Amino acid sequence: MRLLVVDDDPPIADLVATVARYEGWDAVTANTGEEALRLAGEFHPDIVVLDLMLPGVDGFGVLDRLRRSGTMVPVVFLTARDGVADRVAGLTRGGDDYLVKPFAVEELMARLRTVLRRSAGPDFQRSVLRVGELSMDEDTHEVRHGEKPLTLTPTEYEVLRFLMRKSPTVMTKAQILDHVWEYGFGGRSNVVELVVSRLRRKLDDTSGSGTPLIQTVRGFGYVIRRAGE
Amino acid sequence: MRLLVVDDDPPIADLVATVARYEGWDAVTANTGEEALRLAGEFHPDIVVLDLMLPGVDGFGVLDRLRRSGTMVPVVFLTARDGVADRVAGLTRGGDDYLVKPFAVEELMARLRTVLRRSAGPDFQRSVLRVGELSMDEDTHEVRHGEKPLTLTPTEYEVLRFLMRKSPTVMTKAQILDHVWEYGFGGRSNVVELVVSRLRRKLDDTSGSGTPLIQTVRGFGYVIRRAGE
DNA sequence: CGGAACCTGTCGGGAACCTGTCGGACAGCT
DNA sequence: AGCTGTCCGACAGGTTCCCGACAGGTTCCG
Repeated sequence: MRLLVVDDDPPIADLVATVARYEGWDAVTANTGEEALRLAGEFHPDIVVLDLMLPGVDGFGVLDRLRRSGTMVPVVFLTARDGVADRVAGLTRGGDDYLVKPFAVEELMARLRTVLRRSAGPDFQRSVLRVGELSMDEDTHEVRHGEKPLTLTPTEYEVLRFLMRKSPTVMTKAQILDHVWEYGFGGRSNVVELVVSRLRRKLDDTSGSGTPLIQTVRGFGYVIRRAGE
Repeated sequence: MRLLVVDDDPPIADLVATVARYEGWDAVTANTGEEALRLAGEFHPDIVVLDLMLPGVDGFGVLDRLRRSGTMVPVVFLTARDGVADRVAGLTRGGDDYLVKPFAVEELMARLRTVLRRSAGPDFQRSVLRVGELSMDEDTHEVRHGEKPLTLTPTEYEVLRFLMRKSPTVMTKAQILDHVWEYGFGGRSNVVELVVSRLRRKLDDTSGSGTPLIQTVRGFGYVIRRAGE
């Protein structure tokens, strides 16, 4: 999978590229619109992450020229919270998507995967995470424990997804914070504990089993493991 | 494996380099940002340990220039407990990682190995330590003796991991202290004996075999050896 | 037999963790 | 715009459990 990241802020571009490589993708970064267009021609990405605030040729211009040159590569836009959000909305047909800065990295990767899956064809299959009795459909956002459907808040959903993706590896609270919350969040508090606590209440009320689904590994962090392991 | 350590405090840099060499790696140290950049160019490290508090070009600057010059070498950051931790978090979502000073050397080495394993490719396999009947999965934190799973406290876990990793070499109490506890720990007491004692109780209750898993070499230290050797 | 090295029981301080509560922020609706 | 419900994170109180100081006992060796 080949990813082109376009952002004039090198740390952000690198951040995204690094995460993508960590997932096993090829990734290149561009800091200007011109560079982006050049790389698009040479690198032939399967998907593009495109910041709309660019010096010189801006994001819309880049998109325009990309499309004009006939490439239908899907694009996920990045935008600041204010302003252009409306105009972006108009662009997100055709399988594309957008994200507001600052974003959480897991969120971005999730959207990239969704967009890719959709653009692969009309007959894409659902991506469903499963760990033991738990299942999570990343398209419909349906989460069930056994037969029982659960309704989770956004934060709960993200934390649970992260733990399910990493299962059965133990994740520290710092790692969960870094991946699920927006970058730059100064969470000095016990947010993670709090969300885990709320999750447990929803998850474990369902089953009477003794061992909780999300286990605490004292001094290290949390894991989600299928029962008996 | 080639390691570049960047820290303006020579004792710290040397400490890390020494441990790495002891593990069979090539290691060089730099005490300033400029030196770090020069060495990165000459030495071509596979991984970098980078203190963020540097005189002159600071850690972020070094990282920036490294990335700008196209090198994707993974980095593990060192940082004081206060302040910059948030900014670091933003940088560590990829394969990279960070550690808060003061740290324990084994902790650092463990993270270096994890980062290297991850950046080697998406298809890395789990790292499981085995000595005889004992097995320890460093990702899931599962420790078992034969079939029986053990639950260890953080300190017990670290000491056992250290002994397993060094097995069948005898380690002195001083070495164990230096590697598992944070540097600067004033433990004049018999902490190591204490932890070993507690470990033995957990380990040996499992098997009725006569020889304890962790053996005392009187006058030298402790070893963990597979039975009968 | 005497001392050094080692083992282990106990216990208090404190770290790590859990959970209840509450107010601010935000979205949806009328 | 005003109202209402929901979500989220700050704060604080309570609980569990770790860990290292201390001390007394045991083993080993010269």
